[in-house]
Amino acid sequence: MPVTIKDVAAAAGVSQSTVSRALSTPDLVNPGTRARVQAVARELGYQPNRAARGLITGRTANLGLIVPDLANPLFAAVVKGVQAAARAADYSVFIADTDEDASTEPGLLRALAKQVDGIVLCSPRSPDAELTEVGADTPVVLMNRQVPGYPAVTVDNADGMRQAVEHLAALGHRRIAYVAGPRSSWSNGQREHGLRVTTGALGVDLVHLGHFPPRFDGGVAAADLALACGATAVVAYNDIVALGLLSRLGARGVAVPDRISVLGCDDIPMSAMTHPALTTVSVPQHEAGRAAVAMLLALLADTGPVTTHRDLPTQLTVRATTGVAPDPEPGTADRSR
Amino acid sequence: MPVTIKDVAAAAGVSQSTVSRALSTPDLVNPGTRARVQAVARELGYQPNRAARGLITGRTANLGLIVPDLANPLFAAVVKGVQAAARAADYSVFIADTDEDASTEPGLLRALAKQVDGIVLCSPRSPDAELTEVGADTPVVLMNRQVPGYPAVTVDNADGMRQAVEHLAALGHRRIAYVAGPRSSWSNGQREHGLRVTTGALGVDLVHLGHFPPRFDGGVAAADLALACGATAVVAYNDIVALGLLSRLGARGVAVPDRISVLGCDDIPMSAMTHPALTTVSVPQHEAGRAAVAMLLALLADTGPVTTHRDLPTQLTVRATTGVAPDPEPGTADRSR
DNA sequence: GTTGGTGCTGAAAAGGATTGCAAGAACTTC
DNA sequence: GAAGTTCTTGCAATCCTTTTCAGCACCAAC
Repeated sequence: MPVTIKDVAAAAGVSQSTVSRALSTPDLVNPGTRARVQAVARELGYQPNRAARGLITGRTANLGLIVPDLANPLFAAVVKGVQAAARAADYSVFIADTDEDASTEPGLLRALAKQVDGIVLCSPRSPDAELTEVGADTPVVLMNRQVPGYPAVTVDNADGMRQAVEHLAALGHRRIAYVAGPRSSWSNGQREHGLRVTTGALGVDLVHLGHFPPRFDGGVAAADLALACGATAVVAYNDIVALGLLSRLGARGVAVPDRISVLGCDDIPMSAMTHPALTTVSVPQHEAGRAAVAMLLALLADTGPVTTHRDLPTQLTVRATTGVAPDPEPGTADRSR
Repeated sequence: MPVTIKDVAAAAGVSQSTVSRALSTPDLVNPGTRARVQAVARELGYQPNRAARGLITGRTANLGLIVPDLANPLFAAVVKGVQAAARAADYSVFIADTDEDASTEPGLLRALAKQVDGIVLCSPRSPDAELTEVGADTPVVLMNRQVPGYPAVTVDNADGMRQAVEHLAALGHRRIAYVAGPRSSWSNGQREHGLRVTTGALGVDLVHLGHFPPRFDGGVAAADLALACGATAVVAYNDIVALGLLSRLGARGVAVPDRISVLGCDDIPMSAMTHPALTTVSVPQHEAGRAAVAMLLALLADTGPVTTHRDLPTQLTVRATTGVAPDPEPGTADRSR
C-alpha cells in the first residue's frame, strides 16, 4: 500500500492542499511549514500518483516516439537522444516501431496519441495527409521530414551531399552513381536533390540507380549496376546499403577505393569497423532527438512563440573507402566534356 | 474535448455504470442494451481515459523494459519481442537503457516501478541484492539472468557452447580459445561453464582470454592474444566481439577459417553479412522477449500457479568462419595427449 | 477604529472511470 | 397467486491529486 498525500498531510499536521502546494508550488507556502512538509514527504518516501495527477491536470508526463525500425542503429541513436532529453524534464517515453511499414503508422499514431502529451515522429513514410490528421489534437514534432505548417527537426542532407560530391570531385571523380533509397523517404529526396545541384555545379556526371530497399541486400543488389555504369564512385542512400555494396564488391574482387570509391550516409557505429572503414556523411541523430524533445516540450509549455524548425548540420567523415579516381582506361578516355 | 463515458451514457440513454459494464464485462448486461451501447461508443469514438481507469483499478496497463544498450542489435530484438507481446495484450511499454552501466540500474528500476504494473529486466549487470530489493513490490521478470526465487527467461547458453565445441572438435580442432565477456554478465558465466564441460569431456584444450568489454574493440584487442596462444579456433563472447576479431585478423592477413576458425554468439543480423559470414550460436531473443512478457502477464493476472522459469533452446548456425583445423606445423606437433 | 491589503491555510469541488449495493423487473416454482 | 430466483440496471462511493474559493490573521494606512 503506497503512501498518499493524505498520509503526508496527517503526519505533518496540515491539510492535503498544503502538502500539494509545498511540493509543487513552494512559493505559496510559509517557509516553516514548507520545510516540515517536505521533510515528512521525503521521510515517508511519498511519490505523487501519476494517474491521479494526470486525471486532473490532463497531462500524462509521457511522450511518444515512433521510429521505422529499432534494429537500425541510426534510430537507436535517436531513441537515446530522445530518452535523455525526456528524462531530464521528468517525462517518460513510449516507443513504437513500425517495422518500416508505412501502413501501420496512422494506427500507432492514434493509439499513442491517447496516452501521451506529445509525439516525436521520426522518419515517417506515410503521405502528408495521414500525418496531419493526428497532428490536429496531439502536438507532433517531425524528424527527418517536413510537412508545411508542422514543427520539425531535420538534418541538412543536401549540404552533406554537397560535401560528399566536393570531396569526390577533388579526388578526380567525374562520374558518380547514387544508390537511391525508398521513394517514400523524405531524406532520400533531399539527398537526391543535393547531389543533383552539386554535381551540376561542378560538371560531374550523376547516375541514378534504384530505388533500392534501405538494407544490406539492397546494397548487394546495387553493386553490380554501379560497377557497370562507368562510375568511379558510388554514394549510397545510407551506411547499411554502403556496407552491402562493399560486401558485394569485395566478393567480386573489386578494389575499394582503388577501382571504385564508396561513400555512405548516417555514420552508424559499424561504419568505422569495416575494412576498409567507410567514408560517410555523419548526421547528428542523437542531437536531433534531443532537439525534437526540446521543441515538443516548448510547444507543450505554451509560453510564447516557439522555433518550429531546426535544421542540424551534417558533416563528411572521411575514412578509407574513398580515394583518388583511377586513371581512365584507354578507350574509355576523356569523359569530361 | 475528448468524449467521456458520460457522453456515451447520455447518447445511449443508460447510466455510466451500464456503459462501463457493456464495454469491460459484456456478460453482465442485456444483449440488446449491450449492442446499443457498443454501437454508440464506437460511433462517438469513445476511448476510456487510462488515467481514470488506472486510478481506480490501481493498474497502469504499462510495462517496463530495461536493457543494457539499445544500440546493440541483440537487444533491439528483445525490444521487438516484448513490444509485440505487450501490444497483443493491450499493454504499452516504457523502455529504458542503462548504457551498460550497472550503477544506473537500481535507480531506473525504482523510477520505472512507480509507473508500470511489471518490469522485464534484461541482462542486468547489478549484483543480486540490488535487484531483489525492487522485486519486492513490483513484479519483475529477469531475462538472461537467474536469481534464486525470481521468475526468469533464459537461453541455454551452455548447450549452445556444447554445440559449438562439438562442431569445432569434429573439424579437428584440439585447442580452443575463449574471448570472455564482462565478469558481471551471467550469460558469460554460463558460456564459460558450457565450454569447460564440453571441452573437458572431449579432451580439447581450452584457453581463457579476457575479460574483454563486449564491444568491437574488445575483439580487436583479443585477436592477437588468440593467435599467440596456439589455438586453432576462437569462440567469442558475442558476435560483436567476433566481428572485432575478424577485423583484426583480416588486417594482419590471417586467413579465416584456414589458419584459424572464429565463432560468435547471438546471431545478430550483421553476422550474416560479413565476409566470410560468421558461424555463430543463435539465441532466440525475440522469442525470449515474448516469453518474458507472457510470464509477467500471467503473474499479474494472478490466476493460479505460473511457470516461473523458461529456458529457451539455442542453435548453432554454421556459416563460413569455421573450417577444418590446419595441419599442425612441424615442431608444434602432437598436442593431443 | 474602520478599511484594504497581503499571506497562508483548509474545505470542497472537480477529473473520468469502476464497482459494491440495492432495487426493480421478469420468471420460476410450488 | 405468493414467495423466491435470476437478470438488469442505476445510485453513489471511491481512487488520489490539483485547484478554486473563502476564511482567518495580521499589518498598514487613513
